[in-house]
Amino acid sequence: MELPEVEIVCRQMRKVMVGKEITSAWSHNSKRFLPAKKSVGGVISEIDRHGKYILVKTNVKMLTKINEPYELICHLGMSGSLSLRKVTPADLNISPLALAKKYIRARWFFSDEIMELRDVRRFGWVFWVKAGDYSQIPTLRDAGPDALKPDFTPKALYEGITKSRQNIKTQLLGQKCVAGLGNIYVDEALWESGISPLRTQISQAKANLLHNAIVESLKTGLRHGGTTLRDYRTFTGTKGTHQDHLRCYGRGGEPCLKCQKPLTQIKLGGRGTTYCKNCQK
DNA sequence: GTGATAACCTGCTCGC
DNA sequence: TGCGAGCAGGTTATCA
Repeated sequence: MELPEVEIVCRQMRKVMVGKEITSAWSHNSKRFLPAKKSVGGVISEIDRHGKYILVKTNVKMLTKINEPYELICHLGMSGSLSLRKVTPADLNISPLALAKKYIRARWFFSDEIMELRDVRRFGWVFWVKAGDYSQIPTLRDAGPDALKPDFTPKALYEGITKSRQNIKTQLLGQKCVAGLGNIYVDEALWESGISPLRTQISQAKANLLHNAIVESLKTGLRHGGTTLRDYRTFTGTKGTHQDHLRCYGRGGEPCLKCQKPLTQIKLGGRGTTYCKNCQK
């Protein structure tokens, strides 16, 4: 899941989750999901996001202090989704084995509702931390500016890129230059801006183009409700349609929409990468 | 410290 | 039809 998909989930959660209290919780027996159990007692005050991380801000009533702020942090990995529905009697007696068969990795109960994290590939993460303390989440702690927030500027992008000698695609995926991009939107933004994913450095002028392409690619993905290649579902269970509007990602061998020459498919940093050798220099 | 690669996990698609 | 290989919206650990 990349920024547009996570942003859509956050927007939908914001409408219905604020004010709810977590009365009990269950998790898959994996260190990736176990922190879900610690969140019992949290009253949700706000839903925020940084990059691909969903930040569920809560207040927890303590014996000695009132309203200690904690955050329930969810990362959906490559195949995760969150959903909310009414609790049924069957929900209270279901076995861990039955949950595993449905790929449910964590569950949070509210007064009469249940939120479930479904994650087929188990690449997602759940954290429970004191508000703002991201020391145990290096990718979030070290993340650059969120791609759709005001502090992500062409200058910040250029300065981030000049700090490393890695190829630009790997840098953009690393979340340090800018937070929220994944394989799809990196390929799309590099194609839009005419920059080869193999490059290690770019000029400020190219950084300006790339900045604009990143923001526009993400906003277009948002308008289409996100990209559903296989597993992605919104918080309300619908699919995105952006997969029908991709201009570069996943089109290896097909003609480039700018020059008509076939798009090249390579492996870069272990990830499938599509680009145009003719247009992207 | 930096960069490249493997590993984690499961399901789907494709070729034989 | 059945089987194995390869691949997939990501991140982290390990090694050179």
